[in-house]
Amino acid sequence: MTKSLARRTFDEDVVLDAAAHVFRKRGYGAATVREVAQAAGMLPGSLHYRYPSKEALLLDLMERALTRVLELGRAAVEHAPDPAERLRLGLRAHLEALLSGDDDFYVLLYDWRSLRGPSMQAVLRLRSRYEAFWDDLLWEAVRSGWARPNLDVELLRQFGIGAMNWVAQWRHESDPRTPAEIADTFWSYLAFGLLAEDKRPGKKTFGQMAKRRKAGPKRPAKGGRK
Amino acid sequence: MTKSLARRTFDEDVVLDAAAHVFRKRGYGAATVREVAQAAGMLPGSLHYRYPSKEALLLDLMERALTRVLELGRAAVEHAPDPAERLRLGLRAHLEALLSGDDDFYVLLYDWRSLRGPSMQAVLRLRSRYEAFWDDLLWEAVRSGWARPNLDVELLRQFGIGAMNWVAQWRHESDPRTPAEIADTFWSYLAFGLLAEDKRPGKKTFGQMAKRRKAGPKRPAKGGRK
DNA sequence: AAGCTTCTTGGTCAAATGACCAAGAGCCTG
DNA sequence: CAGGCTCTTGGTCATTTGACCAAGAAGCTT
Repeated sequence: MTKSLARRTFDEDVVLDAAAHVFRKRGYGAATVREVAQAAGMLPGSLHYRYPSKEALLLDLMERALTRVLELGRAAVEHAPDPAERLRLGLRAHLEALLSGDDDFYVLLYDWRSLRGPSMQAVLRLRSRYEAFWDDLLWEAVRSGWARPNLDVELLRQFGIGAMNWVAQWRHESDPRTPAEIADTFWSYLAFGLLAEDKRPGKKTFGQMAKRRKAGPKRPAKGGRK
Repeated sequence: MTKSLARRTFDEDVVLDAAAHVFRKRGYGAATVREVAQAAGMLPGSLHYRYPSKEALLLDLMERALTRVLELGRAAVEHAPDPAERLRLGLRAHLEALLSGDDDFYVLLYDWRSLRGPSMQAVLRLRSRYEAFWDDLLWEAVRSGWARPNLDVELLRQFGIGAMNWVAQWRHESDPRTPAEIADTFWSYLAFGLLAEDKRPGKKTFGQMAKRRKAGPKRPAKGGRK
């Protein structure tokens, strides 16, 4: 992506893997190109030959990550016709990618903000492709009648993606829950909610239930600043 | 916290506000102490007098952020007896803090990993206090019978906190949804789930439902909202 | 106003960093 | 096997960075 050499013989992935590892461990801002070069088993000069700048490295890395997660999501969902099942498989694919040990996704989560200008735009374009993938899944679920019709799909998509991405923050290698188990549990929270069976509303719409409580005392942020 | 001078006369918050702003805009790793000093309206030497290192600055910042969000959460929930309502108010408080424009919380979200050793430990201790606050709210909801008894509270807490924190990533200043509205919608997703009313399970436990999905009887969906 | 503490000034310093390059080695193709 | 690629070597270079400090200003207490 960065260079358009007629024919490149080196393995791009080795370098990107090394970069992903270093960026994840140290953070993009604190990482140095020298560290990346060393992790890739080459001298800084060689790395510079491949990537003219640190940011070019980050850009390629993020494009790889976004392309991958989208591919994995599509593949996971491909052969399931049922919208609810597709949703569940999508959650699984996302979490399995995120927790697979692939450093790319961590870097994507933490350091995408470090890109500037056109690089940022390119990543945002890819990101919205992934978001569209999820919106499609959710609309399917609504249209099929499985999900309530009165959902704010965009908000719901962010809700779910946020919950999933956060798993990268708290799950340790030693956690007994597998990614698939977490995904399935999340799916059940999303599908059924927390409410006990005997507390489910009858005819009342959910929307009213959510809104009808009067606003509590609105407390402005405390601890005056600025 | 960092220094234990007998009596300090300067306003700690001015410096931390400046640091928060710079760290948020540039990322902790890429930010420099010089930038922070300038934003605080002082020379680098003066900043060094107050904070011996960049990391000490970050530590104080994170302790302030965590202390604040916990205070805000407790205050929001304080006078509501109903567990469901307490949950909703807790969500509101969290999102209102996060989206209030206070830079602290962004820095907390993105850069807590940059701390090392004892500083990291101190932040983790505070973080688990905040997590315990949420676990209490959730357990109340379960014990009161409002929520299903077969919930993995820890997983659920991470689920919700993740969804909320992600809002910081996507919401722009111009977004018409207020933090409180987002919180209420999230609450309704959490409480009721996505499932259409006529697809709700009968007597079966949700746990079983989560594992054995099948399409229910097809009837037109009822309620709509808005 | 003396005396003490708090904080600022205006620097220094060694180390690190991102970018860069001339020369050469290695390898494929014709 | 010669020519032309691709890639590596082993550096350089101007800046930037975090940390530090001696000396003095400012403010509070008595």
